Amino acid sequence: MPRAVRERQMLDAAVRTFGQRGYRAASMDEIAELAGVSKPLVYLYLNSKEELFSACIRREAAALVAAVREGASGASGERGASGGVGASVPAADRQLWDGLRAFFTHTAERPDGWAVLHSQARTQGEPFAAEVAAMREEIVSFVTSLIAEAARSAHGDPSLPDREVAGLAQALVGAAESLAGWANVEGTVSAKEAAATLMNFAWAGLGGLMEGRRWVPSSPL
Amino acid sequence: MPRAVRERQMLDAAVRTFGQRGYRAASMDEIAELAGVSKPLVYLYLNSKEELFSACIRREAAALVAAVREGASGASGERGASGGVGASVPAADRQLWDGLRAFFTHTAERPDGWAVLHSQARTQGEPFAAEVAAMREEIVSFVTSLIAEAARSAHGDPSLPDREVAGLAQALVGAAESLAGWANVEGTVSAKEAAATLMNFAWAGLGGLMEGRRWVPSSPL
Amino acid sequence: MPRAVRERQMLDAAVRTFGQRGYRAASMDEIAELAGVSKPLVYLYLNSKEELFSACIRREAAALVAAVREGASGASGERGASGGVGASVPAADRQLWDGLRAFFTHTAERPDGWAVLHSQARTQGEPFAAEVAAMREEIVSFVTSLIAEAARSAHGDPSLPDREVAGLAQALVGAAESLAGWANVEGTVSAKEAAATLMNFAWAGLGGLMEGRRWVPSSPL
Amino acid sequence: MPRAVRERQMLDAAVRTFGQRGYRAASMDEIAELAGVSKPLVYLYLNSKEELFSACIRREAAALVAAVREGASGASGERGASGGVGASVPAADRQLWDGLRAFFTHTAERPDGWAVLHSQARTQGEPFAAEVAAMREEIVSFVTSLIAEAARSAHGDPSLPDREVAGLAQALVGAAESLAGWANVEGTVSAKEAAATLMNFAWAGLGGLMEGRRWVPSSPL
DNA sequence: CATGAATGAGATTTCATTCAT
DNA sequence: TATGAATGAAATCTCATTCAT
Repeated sequence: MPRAVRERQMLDAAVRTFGQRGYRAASMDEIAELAGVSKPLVYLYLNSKEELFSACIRREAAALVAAVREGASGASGERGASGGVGASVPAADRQLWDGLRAFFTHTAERPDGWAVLHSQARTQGEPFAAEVAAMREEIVSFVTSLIAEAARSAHGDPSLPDREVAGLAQALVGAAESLAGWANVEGTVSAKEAAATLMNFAWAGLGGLMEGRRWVPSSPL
Repeated sequence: MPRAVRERQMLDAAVRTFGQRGYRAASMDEIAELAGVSKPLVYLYLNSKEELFSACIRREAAALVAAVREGASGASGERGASGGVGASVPAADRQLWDGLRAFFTHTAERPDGWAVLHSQARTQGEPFAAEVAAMREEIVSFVTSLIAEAARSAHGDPSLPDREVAGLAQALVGAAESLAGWANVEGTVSAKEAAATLMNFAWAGLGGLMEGRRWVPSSPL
Repeated sequence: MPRAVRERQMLDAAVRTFGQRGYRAASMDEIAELAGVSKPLVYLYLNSKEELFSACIRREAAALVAAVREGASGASGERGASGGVGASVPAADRQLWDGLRAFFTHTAERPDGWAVLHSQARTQGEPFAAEVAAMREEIVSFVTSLIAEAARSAHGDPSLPDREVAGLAQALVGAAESLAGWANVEGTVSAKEAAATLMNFAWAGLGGLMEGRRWVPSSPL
Repeated sequence: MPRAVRERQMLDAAVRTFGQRGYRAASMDEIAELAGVSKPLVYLYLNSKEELFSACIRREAAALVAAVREGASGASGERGASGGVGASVPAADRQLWDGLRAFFTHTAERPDGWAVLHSQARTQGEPFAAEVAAMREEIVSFVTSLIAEAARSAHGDPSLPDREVAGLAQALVGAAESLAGWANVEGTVSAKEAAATLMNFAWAGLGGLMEGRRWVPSSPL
């Protein structure tokens, strides 16, 4: 059996085990058995538990980012609120919507992969937390650009300050992460529902903010 | 040294260790040493690693809920957007604002306690996840009632459907959780800033939603 | 509370715990709690686990030997097979019968004490095995003398060789020990039944042996 | 080194350690060292202290039963008291005699194995006591059938009641167990002597009982 | 390429035992 | 006299990791 195939089997087994048991509680024995190979082979291909975990993180992070990007740039042809620009790239709001849907669909389809990224990697200290933080940053800045673009094209001229847009992106991504884990566990919320909820808030909030609807404490401090 | 004092020392050490290392990676040896006692004493007072972790969860959850409630009902005397009612309970928007500030302040002051609740307890399976889920539910329903109240008093009659309010509360809490961990790690965002960002979104989103600003995909599927 | 009373409470608790759990599995904590005193007091009175166990063995051994001797010399007034001699000491066969009954009654009444002697002390190596072996030796020689006496008076002149009598005593005691544990566990055999069974064998065997009924291999190895 | 060999080494070491120290006092460290392997290997092959102890009991019980059966059906060619039947199966009395000799020889050769069965397993509560009780039952019923057969063929027609035969078998086995431990400890009694003593009692008692020699207390109670 | 055999190090937990009061 | 507070030492068991083949 070619090396690439064996390696994928091992990563599949590792993602599943790490996702369900956690990094520390997962044992190399269990991973090897689930992969259907002997333990020394796992070490031959992936060197150590740490490197194996890192490989899982990288693979799952890449897959998630790819899914979101692919979803956002989907060739579905529909144009967003701003109307068609005549080109092949969808409008920003449509991209946001499709990206969110892709995100929830992907995390629902690969719950263990999502658990590895969101629950496990971030709680295991430095070698791992950094890798997933980088991926998160990539998504946040992607979302930031989409929101800025949507704001510009949908609500007329007076675009929002960068700081406000960045905050919205952070909150949106945070809420999405939170909803993803919740939806996977509960099983009651579909990917589409989750995406619709978030999109509504982003949209309503965006509109409100552009109209200057802000809350300030009636007395400072 | 009296038992109560020793017990608090142990819980302090345990929260710190669990928060930084994770449940599995934390060793009873390390906790005992950090507490300045011998390992058998930890077992004498707290029975097992599981019970010790549970005790940490309960203590930190109670402290967090107390901090938020206390913050929300603070006697700072200021009235919110609805105007002063002249009585002693603050307006709902003001409660929300103060509660958020209390939340971010508390989690910033006790990063390990927050890590125990948010990062560790939720990934260690059933005995623990349930305890923190209960606390979260308590906070979510509190926020839900505040939002409903704020919507009623701030924006005129046509109140939002319960479902929409519940969704906003979920998203708000989720975003707050996400921001809290982020702020603690990065250290660049103050509690007040984080609270302002979220409050603005909630407020702007609330207004937008009441005006019926929703996003619907221009073509289904 | 006077020291003697406290000490007896401790020994009661220790015998019960050692008898049910075994020497190693019994913990000083459990013994102290069962005795209703604090652990340091147990150490103050009885110094160590070893000494406590030794004290249990001594007390139970003395009680058992006393019970058997008292039973054998009972003032019940009946005379055995050899007829009354007109004095106050019962005939040997009657003593044997009463002693066996006393033995089974005593071990049934104090199962934990018997377990300490028979099951626990003998399996815990040298300091303890010797103490119970001494007691056993005392009983065996007592039984030996009774059998010799009974043989003399009941079956006419030609007394058995000492060696044969000693063997019978050993076998009788061994069978009695075996039956005692068995009766206590099963609960189906009364002390009187057990005594009757053994007495019958001893008696029938004694008679058979005096008539020269022995088994020899038809061809020596 | 192949697994089967290692496993036997471990069982040898375990039987020796359990037999000498007792179940609780024996440590896995000591067993592993005596077997010349590391502790994890013992766990890899035998899973736990409980299972290791069970394996010891099963092995030693099987060996003991096999030794007794083999001894009893030995092809030594000699016939017992009932005269030669001309066939290959020895007479019952001869089987009893040979079985007893085999029993004492075996227990003398494997004192630790016998200690595991007789002293240790029976005092360690249910998982273990049951296993050795089953073995004992097997031997008792074997002995019962031999005694019944011997009584029939050696002493004419009027066979003893089943109850009496069962009692004799119980007493014989109990006495044998008792003598075995005693002989092993003291070292003064040879297997042949022990077997002769018991066989004589069984034989003489059998004859006496068939002649109706029983002991009854001269006055009830 | 692949594995059966093996282990050093460290985890949780228990227990006999001792002070200071 | 009596105890609450505390611990050193050792138990069972697990796991990441490596050879020899």
